[in-house]
Amino acid sequence: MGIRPRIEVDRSSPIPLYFQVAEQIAEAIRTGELAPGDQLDSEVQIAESLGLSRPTVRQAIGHLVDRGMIVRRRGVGTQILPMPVRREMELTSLHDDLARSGRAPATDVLLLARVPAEPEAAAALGLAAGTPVTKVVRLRRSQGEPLAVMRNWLPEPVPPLTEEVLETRGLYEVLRKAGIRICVARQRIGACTADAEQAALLEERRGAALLTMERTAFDDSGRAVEFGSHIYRASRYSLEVTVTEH
Amino acid sequence: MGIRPRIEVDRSSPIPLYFQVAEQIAEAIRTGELAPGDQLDSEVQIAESLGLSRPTVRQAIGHLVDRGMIVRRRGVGTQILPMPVRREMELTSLHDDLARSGRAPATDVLLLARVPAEPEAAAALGLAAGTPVTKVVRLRRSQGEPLAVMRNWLPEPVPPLTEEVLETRGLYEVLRKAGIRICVARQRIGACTADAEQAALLEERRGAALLTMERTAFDDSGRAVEFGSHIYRASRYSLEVTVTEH
DNA sequence: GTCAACCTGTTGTCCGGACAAAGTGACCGC
DNA sequence: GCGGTCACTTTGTCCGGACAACAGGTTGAC
Repeated sequence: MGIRPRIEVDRSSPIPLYFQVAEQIAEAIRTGELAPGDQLDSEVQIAESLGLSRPTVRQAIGHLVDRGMIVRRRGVGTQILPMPVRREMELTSLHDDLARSGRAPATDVLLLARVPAEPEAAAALGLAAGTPVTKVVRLRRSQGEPLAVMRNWLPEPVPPLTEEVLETRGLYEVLRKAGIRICVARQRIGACTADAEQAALLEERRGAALLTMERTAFDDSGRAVEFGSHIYRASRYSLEVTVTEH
Repeated sequence: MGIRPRIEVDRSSPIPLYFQVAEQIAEAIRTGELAPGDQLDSEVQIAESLGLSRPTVRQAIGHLVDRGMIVRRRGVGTQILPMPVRREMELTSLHDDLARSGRAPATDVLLLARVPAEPEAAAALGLAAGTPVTKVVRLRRSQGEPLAVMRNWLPEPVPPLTEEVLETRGLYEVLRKAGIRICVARQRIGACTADAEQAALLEERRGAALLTMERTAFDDSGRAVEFGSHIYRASRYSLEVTVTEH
């Protein structure tokens, strides 16, 4: 009854089997080999055809359900959902998002210095106000146009962090390469209107709508390792979120 | 080494065991019995103490990891993360969010009618423009103050949906009771400034910052069952999102 | 004293099996 | 034809076990 995308698993690969399966199903959805509304083979059938156990296949499908790509119904089967038109918000920097969609990100580093933490940033990082932190202020452009002003605070000094690196790389990429593994982030999204300074930086009129996002990121030891306070031109940018239940 | 919150499981309950465990750990975090930074017992120890298998306990903890409440580290253990100050965005209506935090939600129903679908709504629902749909426009107040203007489109008629019901209940609650089970929603979040009409409704100045959210919701058969286009007063409302990796 | 090898504890992955719950459709009696 | 019952399929939950990968501490050699 169902459709079975061609999948191959490599048992000698260090990549977990469930992840290989999940990625290949996701790829089949992206390429259109699996269209919205299509019904997948049952978990048991997929497991048999791949020589895997049902829990492994189930774990793979579970990942895609969490990402909102497919839905399961007991007694019925597993079905492909309509693809979102645009990328979802993930734990990647704006830089990566833009680069992936081929929109030529560029960065002006306006500040990179060790400064006493402002009260707001200190509170988010769980530090006392005035504690020395690394502060970064960047203007992000896409295809030449200003897109966002991004302010970040880092509790620890990060040696590889230089103006030159930030001109071409996203902050999260640099942090990952420095061994800082961010695994959870809490974001608050709001809106405001541009004041004179913001308007000048973003080449908007005063009073233009801006999207604001504050983000506190944690590593796997539970420590806050980054706080960001960003403003985006609402006329050029919006955020995508997928929410799932159960 | 670790801390073990007091948990009891009821094997005769229809509620899945892993869910009982997850909820009780989450409750212990909320009440402060488990503080940020605390280390949980190992999965094996918890499983033994509850008379459950390790996969079941692991499934419970996995849910909390997905919700960004705790982090796991291989070879080390499982640790409680700092609590978010405010509720996260979930698949609940604004009404439920407000009611839960005790902020007296009220609703003015501005429109409830069967109308031809506007092109934007029709596209989101996967219908042809002009297809008859149920349209709802509501003004949501909190503690007397206007908070948001919410416009919703539903492809199917929902008999229990009346003005009286909407005055006291959230839309999602009504849909759930009508047997419509929403399990995935895609949201796009942006910002704009208030025009004269919006300003009058929301009791803001013209040009005030507004947060916009468009949401397409799907049921477990993969059909779009609701489209919403909402605007919030940015001065009174912001959205919370937790993002996790892996 | 220093450093490497080892040991232990923990989570990550994977297996095979079992039963329950829910949806679907066929069958049968009426 | 109609309605209810039953069987079947499929996902949901749970078990017990096994080994691998990783982090951290301990021990031992040099």
